Amino acid sequence: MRGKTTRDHIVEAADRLFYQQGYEHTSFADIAGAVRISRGNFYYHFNTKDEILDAVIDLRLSNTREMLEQWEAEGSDPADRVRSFIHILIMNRAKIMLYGCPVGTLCNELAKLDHVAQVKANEIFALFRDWLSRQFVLLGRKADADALAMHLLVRSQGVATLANAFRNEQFIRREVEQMCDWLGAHCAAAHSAP
Amino acid sequence: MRGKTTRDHIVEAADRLFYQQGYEHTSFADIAGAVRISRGNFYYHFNTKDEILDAVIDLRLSNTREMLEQWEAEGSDPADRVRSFIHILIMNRAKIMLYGCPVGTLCNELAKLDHVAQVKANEIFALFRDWLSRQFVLLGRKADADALAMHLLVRSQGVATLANAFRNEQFIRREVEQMCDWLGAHCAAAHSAP
DNA sequence: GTCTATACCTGGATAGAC
DNA sequence: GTCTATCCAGGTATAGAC
Repeated sequence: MRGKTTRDHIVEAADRLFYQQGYEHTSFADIAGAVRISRGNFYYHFNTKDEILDAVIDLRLSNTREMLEQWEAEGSDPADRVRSFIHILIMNRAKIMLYGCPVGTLCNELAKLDHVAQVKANEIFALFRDWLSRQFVLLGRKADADALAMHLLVRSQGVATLANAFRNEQFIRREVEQMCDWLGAHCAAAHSAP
Repeated sequence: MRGKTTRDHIVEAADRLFYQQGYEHTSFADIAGAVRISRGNFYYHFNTKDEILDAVIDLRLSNTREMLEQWEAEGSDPADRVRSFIHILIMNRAKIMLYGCPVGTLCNELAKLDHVAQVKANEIFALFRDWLSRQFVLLGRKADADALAMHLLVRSQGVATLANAFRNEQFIRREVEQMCDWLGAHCAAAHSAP
């Protein structure tokens, strides 16, 4: 646990702050304050703010890959795996109501800044998209697996945005339930095992 | 057309720039440059940046009300009106792919800034929500009209976010088609008139 | 109403001591 | 590796002339 380097602590604090406050709105002083180091020390670890962003996106990519692998390991039924995805909306509902989806809001912000890291940030979406698509192939929907994957992403992104605006937990639960119904209706093999 | 005051020009330019670049990332210099006035002159019309934001949100609220009234006037069939809403995704596809949804991205940003104008910005969402809800009541879905309205907002927001990330027009068209199918399936009276 | 000049602050980034 | 001190650009906001 304490094997973490200062660099790790910086990236983790930046990850959290970028999510809560946005990338541009987060200053070096904010991050330095969170990590309890001086601003000057910063530049020993990173040369520019963009480098920190890059490291944060790398961290998110790696955390996402890990999470997807875990869902794959936990559920042998692809429908259960997809349900794991759907349920992150409920798992993370408190943070989502406060800050929205970490992936969606970052991509939105970087698009407005016309930032080079845009492409890399979008890869996080691509990880979910490809993983979901593979599950739908396993569920026998090879022909439209990617469209189904995108459709689920649409709904989870939309729920995150509106949950952030309206701060309504019941709304999240209702939409999640409907997404599960949708899954059952679209994939014959998707009726859950006990 | 030229009856517009300098103030109007400022608000319109700010509206456009806040959408394209985000609120925080847009400086007074950017707006002044777009309107072709000096930065100093700015403070004759607005005392703070927050006041401009407030005026921009007022403009968007008023434009939204106008648009909804027009849809109401154009289509006597509530299902047609709802389809007008769904089709803004296609009408505005070019801008959406570049900058996302103006409402969703603004609310997202203001939530991260923990900005007071958050509440007011969310009212734009509420306008759409209430208007859609009324259409669903007219379509005979009084019991779950609000849930159906929120569901449509979810899908349009999700499409906007992912269209912005993946820049794929075909994806937008496919999702829009599915939203219209959904409308037809959920509302007996929703099969369009010629 | 519009301008120029400028004050003031924040934030990114650098230099160099320890 | 970490610190303090400092520079500099850019951003908000003000003062005052025209």
